[in-house]
Amino acid sequence: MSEVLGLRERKKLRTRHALIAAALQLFLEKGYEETTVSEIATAADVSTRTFFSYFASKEDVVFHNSREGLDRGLEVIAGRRPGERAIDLLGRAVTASFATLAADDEFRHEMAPINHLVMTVPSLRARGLLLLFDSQQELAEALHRACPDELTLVEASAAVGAVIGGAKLAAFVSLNGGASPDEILEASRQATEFVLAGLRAASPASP
Amino acid sequence: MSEVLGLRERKKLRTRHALIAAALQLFLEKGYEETTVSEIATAADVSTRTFFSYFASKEDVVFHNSREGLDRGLEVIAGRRPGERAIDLLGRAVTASFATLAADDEFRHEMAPINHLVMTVPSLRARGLLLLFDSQQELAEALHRACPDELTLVEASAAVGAVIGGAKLAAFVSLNGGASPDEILEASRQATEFVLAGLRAASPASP
DNA sequence: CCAGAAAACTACATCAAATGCAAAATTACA
DNA sequence: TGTAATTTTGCATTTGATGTAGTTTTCTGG
Repeated sequence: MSEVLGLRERKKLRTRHALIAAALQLFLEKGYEETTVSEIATAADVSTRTFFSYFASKEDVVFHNSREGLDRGLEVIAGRRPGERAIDLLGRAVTASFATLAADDEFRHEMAPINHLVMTVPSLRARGLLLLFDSQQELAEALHRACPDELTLVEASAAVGAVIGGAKLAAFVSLNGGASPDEILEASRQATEFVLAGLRAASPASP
Repeated sequence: MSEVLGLRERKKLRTRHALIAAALQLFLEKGYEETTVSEIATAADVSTRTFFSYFASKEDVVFHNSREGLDRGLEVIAGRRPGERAIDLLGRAVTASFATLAADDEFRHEMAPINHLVMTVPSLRARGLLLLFDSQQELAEALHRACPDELTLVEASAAVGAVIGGAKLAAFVSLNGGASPDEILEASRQATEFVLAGLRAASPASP
């Protein structure tokens, strides 16, 4: 399972983590816009130019772990159980994604301040929404591929968009209301369930 | 209804339109990233600095009419019919928003190329998603205000997020599949109906 | 352990978006 | 017409981001 990494790879990982740690600390300490890439690089002991060979943009550091949840969801969808309905499969995928994120201790610990950062800085909010949007497309395609007879691509997109859209907005509003990380996760979970129940009821059932 | 505008106001409007026209033409002609703000300003016969007193960013020119649909939706929600259920009210608001945009001839005419531009340029996609997201919050708040006994703010957010999220992704996938403007509007409409039907079924009904 | 290949890092140079500021031009109005 | 208010403009500056060429570091095979 675990590859033996050469010195080169280990150093790259270390630099990457140093950049992430330095960036997050500075962002939380003195604000996102007030922190320059040059400062981040200096704090991580590399040149400014090197920063951009690790991250395509200053925004990307904040979303360094954005693929983890998505990949887990794709996995679940790829492993559709025989006869499982598309809506149920989607439900499992979304739940598994949440669980993956919630299980990451580091993420769980930093979730609140990072969320606050993302939600209060427009450019970060925009970047987050873009990543989420592109993720949804991947999920919709995967769902359609897994259940080609049950859902067209457009239908799968509507379903994915509805579920994630609902969860997203519920989470955000909940966050804005000063909820704790647990309460936010719970709000998303409830919204997901709510929308899923609706979709289940609306789609042409065949038990 | 129509104010008599002074010379100053008229000139400002003219400059604004000149900037929009010049920008869109250049964007479509030679690509968004390949067009500089300086070129836009020159084409509209103003200084580069002036561009930024009309639009906060290069991206904003593309979304110059983004508030029209939203405002119509907010209007509808504010005019809730006595006894009307929140879900139905939301449905009317979304439908009215679509109709408002579809009624604008200029928008209808330029919709296809502009949509293509937005969807293919990441920074524009991100900006569009941000505007849509913030709009959803306004809609959710309005919906909650209009039906405070029926929906909590979080529930209203989940509903708005689900409906618009579904419509958005369906429209995008449809667009990617090479659909015509009419087909795209139809796909959004269907997705909206689909999700609304689901929400209607899932929410604690009380006819 | 060494030499050459491959990869990563660095120090520039450059470009475009965006902002602040003060002077000049334009419009409004008494 | 003259003065106040507003807009426009040019200029400097900051910052994110990219290209490039050269140096340093790591890897690999002998």
